[in-house]
Amino acid sequence: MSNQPLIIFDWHNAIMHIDADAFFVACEQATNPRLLGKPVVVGKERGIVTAASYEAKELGVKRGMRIWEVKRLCPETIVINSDYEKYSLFSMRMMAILRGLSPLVEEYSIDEAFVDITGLRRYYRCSYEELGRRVKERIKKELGISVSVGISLTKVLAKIASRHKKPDGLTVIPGRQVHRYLKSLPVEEVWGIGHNTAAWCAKLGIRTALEFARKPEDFVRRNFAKPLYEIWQELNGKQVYLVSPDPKTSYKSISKVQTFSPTADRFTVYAHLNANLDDACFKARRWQLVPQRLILFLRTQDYQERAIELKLTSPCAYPLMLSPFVQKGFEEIFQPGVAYRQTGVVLTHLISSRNIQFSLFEDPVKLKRIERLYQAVDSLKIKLGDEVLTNGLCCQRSFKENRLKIPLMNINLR
DNA sequence: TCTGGGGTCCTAGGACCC
DNA sequence: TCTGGGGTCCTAGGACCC
Repeated sequence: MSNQPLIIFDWHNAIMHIDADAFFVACEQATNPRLLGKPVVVGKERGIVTAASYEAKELGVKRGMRIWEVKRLCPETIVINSDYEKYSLFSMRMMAILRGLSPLVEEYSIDEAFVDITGLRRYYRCSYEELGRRVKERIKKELGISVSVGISLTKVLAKIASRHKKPDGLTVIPGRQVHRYLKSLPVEEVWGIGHNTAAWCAKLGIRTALEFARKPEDFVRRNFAKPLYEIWQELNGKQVYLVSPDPKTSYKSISKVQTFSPTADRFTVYAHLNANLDDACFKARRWQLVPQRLILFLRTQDYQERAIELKLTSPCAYPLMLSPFVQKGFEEIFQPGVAYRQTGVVLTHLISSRNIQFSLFEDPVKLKRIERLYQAVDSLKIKLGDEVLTNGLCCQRSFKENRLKIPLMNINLR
C-alpha cells in the first residue's frame, strides 16, 4: 500500500520554495572570498552562533552554541560579527530576482521565499525543473550564494522538496511521486508539526509523513485540530496555504528580551527591563505603532517565568510616560532573593499612532515636549546607533532614591 | 536540546448576557 | 433563586516557525 501513489494528478498548481544555504555566512563569504571553504561562524557580538558555514557544521558547530564552545571545539573557526544591513541587502536582491520570474512571491523570511509558478511552464516554454535551475543559476551568478529549491503542488510539499537536498539542491516532486518522499520522512520533519504533535502522532501509531497523509479525513478531523487538518490536506496535494505576495506592513506584537548572567540584584534586573522597554518602544515608533497593552516578564535562573500584563489607559510608545506603570508591574513580579537571568517586554494590541487620542486629563504641553524629545532621540539613534541613548541604567539611581517620577536619560557618547 | 531572540496563530474555558 | 439553552467576547497558554 505504501507503494501506491498518494496523489495521482500532476501540477494542478506549482509552488516553488527557495531556501538560501547558510544564508548569513554565505553573504559574508560572497563579500570576502578569503572566507570561502572555511569554517565560519556569525554572531560574535552576541556570543552565540547565529549561523554557521557548512564547513563549521561538519565540525559539530550548531546554532545557538556559545562562541567560547566553538573556539574550544575547533579553534580554527573564523568568528565574525553579524551585519544585518548586508543580509537584508542580499535578501532584497534575491527577492527581486524571484519577482522577475513571477509576481506571486512571498517573502517568508529573510532567506526564504515561496513563488507561485503555476502555469509558467507554458509561458517560459520549459519544465518546472528547468525554471528551478535558472533561478539557482541567476542567484549564484548575481549574488554569489547558493540556494536550495523545492518544487511541488503545495507549500508544505515544496518545503519538503527544498529540504530534501541541501545545500545547493533542486528537487521536484510531482503528484505521482509524493508518496516516495513522504515514506521515509519522520512526521516531525513536516513543516508545522513540532515535537509535541509528533509525540501525539506516535501514540496514534503514526511515525512517517506518509502514514499521516494516508489517514482517512474523518480520522484526522477527530484526532487533530485545524492546523494539522490543513497540513494533512497540503500533503495530499490540496492547496490550503496560498502564496501571499503582500509585504509585511505591520506588527501584531513587538517584543524585546535580554538574557544575562543570573543576578538577584533588583536594580540590575530593573535596568535590563527598562532597556527592553526602550528598544521595543523605539521599534514601535519607527513603525508608527502604539501599544494598548504591555507585558513584562522575568525569567528566573531555573527558567520559571513570571509575567504581568498592563492595560494602558492611553496608548503610547514613550518609555518616559510608561515608566510609572512599568515600575509598578515590576514590583508585582519581582521576588527578592530570587536570581533572574532574563527580562522581557512585549508590546501588544498595537494600533496606528496616527489614530490615537490622548485623554482630556493629559497635559498637552508636557505631551508635546515628550513627543519632541523622542523625535530627537529617534533621529540620534538612527544616525549613531541603538546604544546611544538609554534610560535603563539611570533608573537605578532614581529607584534607589525612591522617587522615580521620570528617570533621567542616559546619553552615551562614545 | 540543557534553552538566544523575534514572531504568529489557534483553542479551551471563563465571564457575561439574554 | 435552582434551572435550561445559547451566544459573544476575552484571556491565558500552547504550539510552531525562522
